[in-house]
Amino acid sequence: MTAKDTAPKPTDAELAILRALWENGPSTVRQVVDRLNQSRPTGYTTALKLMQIMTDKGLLVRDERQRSHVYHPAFSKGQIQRGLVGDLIDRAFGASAHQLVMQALTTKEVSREEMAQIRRLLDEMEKEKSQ
Amino acid sequence: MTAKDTAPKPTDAELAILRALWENGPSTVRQVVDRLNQSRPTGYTTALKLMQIMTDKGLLVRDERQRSHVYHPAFSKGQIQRGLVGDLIDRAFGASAHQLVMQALTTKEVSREEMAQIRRLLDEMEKEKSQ
DNA sequence: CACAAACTACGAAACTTTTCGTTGACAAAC
DNA sequence: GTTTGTCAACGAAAAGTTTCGTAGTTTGTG
Repeated sequence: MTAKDTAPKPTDAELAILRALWENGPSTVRQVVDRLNQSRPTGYTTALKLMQIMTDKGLLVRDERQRSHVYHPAFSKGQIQRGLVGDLIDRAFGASAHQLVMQALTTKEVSREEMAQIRRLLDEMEKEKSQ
Repeated sequence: MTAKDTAPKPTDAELAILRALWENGPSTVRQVVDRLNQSRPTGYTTALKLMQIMTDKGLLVRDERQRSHVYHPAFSKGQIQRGLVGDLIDRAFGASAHQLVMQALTTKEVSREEMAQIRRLLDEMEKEKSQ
């Protein structure tokens, strides 16, 4: 029993690294740093240390077979997103998902197509509920 | 020009205090501590210090006319929620509100009535869009 | 075999967040 | 007026996060 099944909540800097890995697939520290430097300047050892800590925490998995270790996320984007959203719902929305949704829809621009997609999801959920 | 118009992002402990104030209205430190202790044990001076810091940051407003100072939030629940949701969307959902909504709907239970409410909001937004 | 380049590991510094002990001021009760 | 309890202020400790300098190892090149 070494594997954890629930993801720890990543910090801001950790989330930036996870994003790089989700977008680019399994990567070396060098590749992640190059990716991060497209938005924010990040030192090599800074990213390395962070990725080592994240591996200890169970957020990343490290393949050491190559001299340049290759890292990949231990959890899918969806798993982490669910954790973060669930956490925010509990902390700021009185555990009510619906209130967060209302707030999100009025906070950022949503396209017509995206609205339609949300409607389709609601349709499916209602169908599920009536079974 | 002393008032800030955009809310700083509250930390976890700060958000717990804001919740107590939103629920109970303007309160003294003692009242907030009693509220917090219904869920997590919190020392008096811990809460006091935090509320002083939050006042410095502009998150709270303090009325010192009474011996026991009375605090109230400088921003509405909706303002803070919007800030937090917007921040999460940017950091974890590639700036796409729609993806956060999809994730939230599949993360927590949402009642039929709440779904209907979301639909009504979508209706209004579409109407707005077509003007 | 030396030399340079790229890498991991490690420790510590800088910074932020959270907690708590102590002090002094005020107020009510005796 | 002295004691008792409650309060704000302050500083510092504890814990967590982020950054970076340094050292040692491995790999590739002349």
